[in-house]
Amino acid sequence: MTRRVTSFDVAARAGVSQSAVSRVFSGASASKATSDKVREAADALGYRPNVLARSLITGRSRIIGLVVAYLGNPFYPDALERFSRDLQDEGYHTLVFTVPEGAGDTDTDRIIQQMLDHQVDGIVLASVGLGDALAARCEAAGIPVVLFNRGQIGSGLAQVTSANRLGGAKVAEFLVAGGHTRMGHVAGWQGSSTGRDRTDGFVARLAELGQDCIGVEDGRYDHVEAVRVTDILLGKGVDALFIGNDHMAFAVMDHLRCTLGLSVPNDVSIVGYDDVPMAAFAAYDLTTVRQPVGRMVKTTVAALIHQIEDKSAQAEVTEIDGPLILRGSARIPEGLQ
Amino acid sequence: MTRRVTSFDVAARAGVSQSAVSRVFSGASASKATSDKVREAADALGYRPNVLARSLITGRSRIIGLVVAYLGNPFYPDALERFSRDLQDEGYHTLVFTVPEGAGDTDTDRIIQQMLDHQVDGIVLASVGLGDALAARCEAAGIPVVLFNRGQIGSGLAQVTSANRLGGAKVAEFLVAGGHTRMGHVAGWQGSSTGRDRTDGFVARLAELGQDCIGVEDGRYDHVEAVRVTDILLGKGVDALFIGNDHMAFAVMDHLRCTLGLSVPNDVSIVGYDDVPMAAFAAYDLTTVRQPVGRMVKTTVAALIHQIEDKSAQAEVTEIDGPLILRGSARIPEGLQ
DNA sequence: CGTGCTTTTGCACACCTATGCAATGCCTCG
DNA sequence: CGAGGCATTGCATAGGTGTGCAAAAGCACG
Repeated sequence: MTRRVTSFDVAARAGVSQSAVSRVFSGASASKATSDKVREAADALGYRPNVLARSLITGRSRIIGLVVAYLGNPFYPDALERFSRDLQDEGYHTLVFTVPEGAGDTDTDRIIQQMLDHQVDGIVLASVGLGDALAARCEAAGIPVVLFNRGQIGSGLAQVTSANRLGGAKVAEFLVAGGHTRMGHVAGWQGSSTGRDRTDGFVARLAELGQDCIGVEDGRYDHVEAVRVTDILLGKGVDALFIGNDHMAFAVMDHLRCTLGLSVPNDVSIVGYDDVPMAAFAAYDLTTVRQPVGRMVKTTVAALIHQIEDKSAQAEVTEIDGPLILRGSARIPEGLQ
Repeated sequence: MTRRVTSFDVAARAGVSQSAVSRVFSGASASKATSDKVREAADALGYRPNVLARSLITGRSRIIGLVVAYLGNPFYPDALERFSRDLQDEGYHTLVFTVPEGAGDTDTDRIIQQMLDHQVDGIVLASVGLGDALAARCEAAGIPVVLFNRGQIGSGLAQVTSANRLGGAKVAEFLVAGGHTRMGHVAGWQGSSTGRDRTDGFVARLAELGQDCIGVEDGRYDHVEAVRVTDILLGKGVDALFIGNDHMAFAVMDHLRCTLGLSVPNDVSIVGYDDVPMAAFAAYDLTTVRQPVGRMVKTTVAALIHQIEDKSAQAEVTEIDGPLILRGSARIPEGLQ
């Protein structure tokens, strides 16, 4: 294993100073002549600038920390893939951290600490909250943070979500239009803004339309829990279920059809939230509110980079609207067909 | 934004030299007395060692590069999550790169180059090949590479896969025992060792059992393609299909049941490969060969760290056996029930 | 108390690049 | 031809840590 080739080596070979080499590779001004000489020498020696040294001195690592909770819900792998790609396109790289399932703020804080250690230029928190202490710490370190698919009011952090309240409302309108009268709701985790907003939007719009929600149960974004509370709602005689995300909806549909022998949508209409790729699979054919992942990710990346380049920038709060995708898991109102 | 607190600041406050601080934090020998003084001062000032500077001088970044092809197949998010967690446990971090769908060696090479720039301590390539030139370059740079779920004979690279040939053979035995006589195979991409090995094992074992494989078609790990070639095989009158991975199997099952109105397993038995979490969903209830992700990941991490710590270590080639998981998508031989 | 040994500590330098500053070269215009 | 302006270049230093080396300190023992 031979020693790395440094900018000095290149400089020596090209007959210029080390600073000249540095300038050529960092895009600063340099005459055509030296630029050519340097590049030629660099190619000959196989020189590549040392990113670590560069980061050390500039204080910018061109690395983004991405914290993601759990990838079992296919919404997140999709987002992760797009983050990685979009950031690569912007010349950034992605340092991924997973926070264990039932992790508290302590774990998250430890992870953020490690990110600070690595001098990441920015942080994306996907479906993860952030303790106030850490938020303050990032602020102090001048590291931008954007929450993805999770809000945190009063935190002063930038955030990108879909229009969750509106989405919930759309489902309410759709089910009422479909002639349903006994709606139930397997909610997304009520500890998350996302879950609460969808629930609020759904229940509020139902009320406006003069309908009652027979029952709301927290499914906690969990397969087993979702099935458990579905049984409770079935006991109340629901004829339609709005489910807090697609991932739970799949479990519920399996339970209804395969365990209980019920028909979807004839016995019960099911509407989900997310429109993960699997929702389009024929086995589920799930009617659901689309979260436009692509646009959400692009917006998040843009917001982050904006903050990185202009530290004084305001923390933006963005909601992105997504359509209700009509498929076969819920009765479709006449005239919409 | 205040200046970072450095080891000099801590040293000054603790009344020792900077080297003492360095030694305390890098675990080298230091007396109890100074160690205490240093830690106290560090806590008071909120000091954290600068990872970049440390990496610059030690040449070890404690970062692992993970290249992953596409996360649409749920096998990979699962693996990714485990990699991240296991590496975190070992004190490493994960820099994720995604290589675009139809990317050639050029793209992969560019990505690896970026990893080298970041001085990663090791590289995991999940379902991604590696050009010979780059392999040589990693070798030269002394950076260990492990292939995950992909073999590359003659590359001299370490690799971890499941026992794909054996797995294919197990499926052959199972289908024959189930009384099937007209077996077809929607193969995994024949450009990958994984796909070829499964196919070879399946076909060879069938032959040993005196059975013929009616047809083999390359599904290229792609939903659409898998469905297309399924139709071809159906035209030949198959009564059982071994499908190169679960992801394709889902698409095929949807096609058979929802589009063609066939019954699985009554009309056609379906067996997949991977045992992704979704395979256990009641809607599919897929009989499949399990790839023990957990053990595969742990083995990969262990092999990588082993090579990092002992550069002269041999590149190990590991195959991990996984059981055939019996579910409802394929006729179960009598006596096995 | 002196000697030999081990542990601890400080000094100085290395790691590799970016950048402020001053000097040099070049070009233009009067 | 000379002066002034601008682009370019080299020098030297900073960025924060780890580590070899030698000096110092601690320790045990005769």
